Amino acid sequence: MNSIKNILRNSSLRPTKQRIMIGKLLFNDTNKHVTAESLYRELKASEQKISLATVYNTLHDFCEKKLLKKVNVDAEKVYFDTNTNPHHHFYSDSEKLLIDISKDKIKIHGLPKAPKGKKIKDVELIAHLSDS
Amino acid sequence: MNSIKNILRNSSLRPTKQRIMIGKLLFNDTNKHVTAESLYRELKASEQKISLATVYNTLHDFCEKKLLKKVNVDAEKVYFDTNTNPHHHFYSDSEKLLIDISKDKIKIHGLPKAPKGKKIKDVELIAHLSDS
DNA sequence: CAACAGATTAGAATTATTCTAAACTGAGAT
DNA sequence: ATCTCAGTTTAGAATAATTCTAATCTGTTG
Ligand SMILES: [Mn+2]
Ligand SMILES: [Mn+2]
Ligand SMILES: [Zn+2]
Ligand SMILES: [Zn+2]
Repeated sequence: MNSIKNILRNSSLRPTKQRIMIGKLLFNDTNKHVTAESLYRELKASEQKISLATVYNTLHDFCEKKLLKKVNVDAEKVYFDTNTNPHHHFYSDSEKLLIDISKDKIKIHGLPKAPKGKKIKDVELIAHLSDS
Repeated sequence: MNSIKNILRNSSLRPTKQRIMIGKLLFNDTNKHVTAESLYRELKASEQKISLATVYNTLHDFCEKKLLKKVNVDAEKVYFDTNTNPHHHFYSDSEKLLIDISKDKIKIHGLPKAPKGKKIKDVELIAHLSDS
């Protein structure tokens, strides 16, 4: 109920009406992959008064505070992932649908070391799905 | 010299001036990762007369004919990869730079089977780089 | 409550990309 | 070589996701 407020406070984000609305949709549910538009539609469907710009602002704020992770899998739009632990994805290009793959299911061997002056920040694996 | 023409003919693409210009830039060189804009700039830098729409058209045509592969790694823009063999990438988000990782360097174990009705078309791994 | 930094907002702007519809051109047929 | 036409190119308009602007509002702190 007010755990959302705590999440926000712990991240030095003011618990405003809009951030709480979004927080409820994102963090009460199990893991979700949303886009700015899908979240905006979900908010409007529940009679919430919010602007699209705020949805974008909030998603970006949440990302900066590591409450969300950006997923770039499709050029059309950016996905935001409530699962911030390292993990991988199936992606259905036709349905535009992301499905988590638990990190510890998968073992990756032989990754070369990063070019000098660089380090590997994150390894993401995307298994693209097609019908049949 | 006319191997580009052959590549185009073999793909049932008319060897027009514009496609040959682009083919030379893409297929004579070693593996390249370009965006529509970067390729357009490269063409204009060499005094070539071509429109941006044609660059987009040609990149898409080349993709359909499997002469190029699309890489979605950054929400900003789409990359086109002259390396059409399955392989993986380093990506430097700060420099917007893709680096190939040979497929056979890397072994991936434990990939779950695709959801029913779906199959895995392609597995791509992206190792995001940061400074230091 | 007063004050103000931080947040929200509508709408304009930006950017990559796609679309449109008219002009052009490569290649096969005559 | 010329004719013909489907395929291609093109400029510019349109689209769509996202960002920006600058005015208004609100949560928090004193
Ligand atoms: Mn886009
Ligand atoms: Mn975009
Ligand atoms: Zn996920
Ligand atoms: Zn590559």
